[in-house]
Amino acid sequence: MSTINDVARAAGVSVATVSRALRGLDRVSPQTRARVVQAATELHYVASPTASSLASGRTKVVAVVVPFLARWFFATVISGIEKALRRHDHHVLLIDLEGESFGTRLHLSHSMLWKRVDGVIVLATALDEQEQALIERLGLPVVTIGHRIRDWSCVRIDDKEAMRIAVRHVLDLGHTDVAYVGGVPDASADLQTPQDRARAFADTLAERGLGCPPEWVIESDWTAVGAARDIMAVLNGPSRPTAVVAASDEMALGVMAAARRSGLAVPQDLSVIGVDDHVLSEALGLTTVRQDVLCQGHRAGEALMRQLVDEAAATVDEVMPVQLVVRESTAPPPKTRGGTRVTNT
Amino acid sequence: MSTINDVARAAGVSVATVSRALRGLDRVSPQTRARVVQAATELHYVASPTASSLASGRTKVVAVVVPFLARWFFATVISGIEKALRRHDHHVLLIDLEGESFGTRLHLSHSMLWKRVDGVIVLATALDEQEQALIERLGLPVVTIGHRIRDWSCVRIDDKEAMRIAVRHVLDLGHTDVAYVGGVPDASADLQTPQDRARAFADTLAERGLGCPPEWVIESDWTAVGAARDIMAVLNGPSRPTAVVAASDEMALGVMAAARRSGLAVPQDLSVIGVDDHVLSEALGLTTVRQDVLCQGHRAGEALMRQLVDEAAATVDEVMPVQLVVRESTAPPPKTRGGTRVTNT
DNA sequence: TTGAAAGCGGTACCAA
DNA sequence: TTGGTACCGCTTTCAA
Repeated sequence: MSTINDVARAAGVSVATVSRALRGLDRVSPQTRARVVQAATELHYVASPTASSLASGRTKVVAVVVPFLARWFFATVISGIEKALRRHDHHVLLIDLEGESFGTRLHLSHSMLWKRVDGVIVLATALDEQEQALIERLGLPVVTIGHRIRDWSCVRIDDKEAMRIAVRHVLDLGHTDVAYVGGVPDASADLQTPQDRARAFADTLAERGLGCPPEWVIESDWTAVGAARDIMAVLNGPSRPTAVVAASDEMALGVMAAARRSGLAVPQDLSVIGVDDHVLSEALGLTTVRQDVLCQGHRAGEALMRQLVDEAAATVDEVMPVQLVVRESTAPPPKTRGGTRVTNT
Repeated sequence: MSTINDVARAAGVSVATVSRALRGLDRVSPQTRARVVQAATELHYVASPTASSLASGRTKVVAVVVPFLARWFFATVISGIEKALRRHDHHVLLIDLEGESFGTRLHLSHSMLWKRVDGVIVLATALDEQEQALIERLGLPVVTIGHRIRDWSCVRIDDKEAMRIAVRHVLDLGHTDVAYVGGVPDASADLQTPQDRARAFADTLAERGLGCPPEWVIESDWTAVGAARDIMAVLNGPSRPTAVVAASDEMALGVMAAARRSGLAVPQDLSVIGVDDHVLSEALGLTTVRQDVLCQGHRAGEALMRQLVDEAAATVDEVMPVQLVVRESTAPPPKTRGGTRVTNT
């Protein structure tokens, strides 16, 4: 593979000129540029990214930090980020903080970022003081998604608003006995999304003079299996809700499945609503509050690029809209309070 | 931030010695190494990856090429890869080939890889001749996942075997009228997984002297919504199958939902089985043939690292086991052929 | 065991 | 508009 020297020789100019010509800088005559470009093309020249990084101090790589990757939300956001960055000729370096064993999380370290990336995008993760200080010290521009940290740029939805919409939907249908899945587990005590959604659930009920017994507010690991397992006791309890609001679609789908297993028809006996609009929600007929996840990734990518180009670019706090999508999992409560228990297995 | 020079000065040795000491090479006296390590620690020294890459020619970065990211299978594989690589102090550079508009795909290019990565992992993508030649020319070690290319290393499952297991399961339950979702669409004509699974479906039926009318073999875009849409005609047709085999769990979940919409109970009126064991399959009670996706990522990462360390390392073709997981979506066919149409909406 | 010095392949400043 | 050249920070012979 050829180097800048080969191109310079072939074009009969200096390496400095080749560098300028190829990067589209001015102060290069059209003729010269043409000669250089042609020589470069013929030699299949591609500048070594490591060499230019070393010389220029910019890597054209952005670290995307995720708590874990194999979740629809994260994968989708990253996809959006990737597409935004590639427009600006930048790349995604993945930093998955999920530890080897469940529940553990790696610490963001100096060596993961130092001289390796030009900026950082943090997905729905609460960084501790040390990690925040690290990024600050490294002088890296940051954009967070779904979770505000310091005064860094952030792209997100209004979680409270989203939950309010979900709760109001079931209340408007006439439900008064509403359970909640997605209470804040210890592991997420520092995350805004679980907190905000749980809080908004309670507040919105209160707003209408309703309440929810504590045993109907269920903590969850935010997975479908977990939610299905945990909601069972409530569904089979002596008195049960006529609607369940889940803090995410994945949990909502778990609840739907659990309901069917308990012989409850959705939405006749039990209404279920989620938040997110997961890929599978449409097919499975789940009513939900949609957020455009791909777009959030896009926006975050663009925001970071702006900060990269212009040191002084203002940090942003973009709040993306959400929208109720009514499908087949919600309906007015059954006439007979508590619903009719049917057996279909 | 300090450089190797600062450390050398602080430790009172040359930069060469610092380099050796810190990388754990031999020919450094224990005392010297200790002094260097201490100096480095005190200065919070971390070697510049770009500088060492330029000097050594190795980047410690691996390109992971995916057709698109926001799909459970891909995200999960990548998660496995990431964990394997990070053990060896290597990183994942994401290369998402999904184009801006649906159905288009970016071309893997020189500039994406050249001097940027030490190796490549290709996920379930058929690279064209040019792309293959490019990788070969660059001399990069490769591991593919789920799709064999040339004689490159590959980690995969036996797709035919997986499908055979799925089909046999429904046949063993007594079904004879079986439809298939996941016929090979044009866009995937060059992918082995859709082909192999479709082929094995037909072969396994034939093996038992059974057949499947062409209108029961449904092409699909491999999404849940798509499958739900496309299966409708079959479910509402004059004669309908008692079981549907889907080439993936995502499609199978779509079929389950479509069945319910058509007033068919699963599994009483219709059995549904998929392949993959998607995260949501357990919660939703889908019978499936499980593959361990995370592990495949892991293995691929390890295989690549081996080839990276040892140029002469043998290429591998690891075929991972699959396993039938019977849940609640399959049962013997209804007594009355064609099933009883019930209305529950 | 240690050090000196020549790269690695560009970028960017200063002269010309 | 161009060229010369000093770095960028580390690795890696080759000598000492």
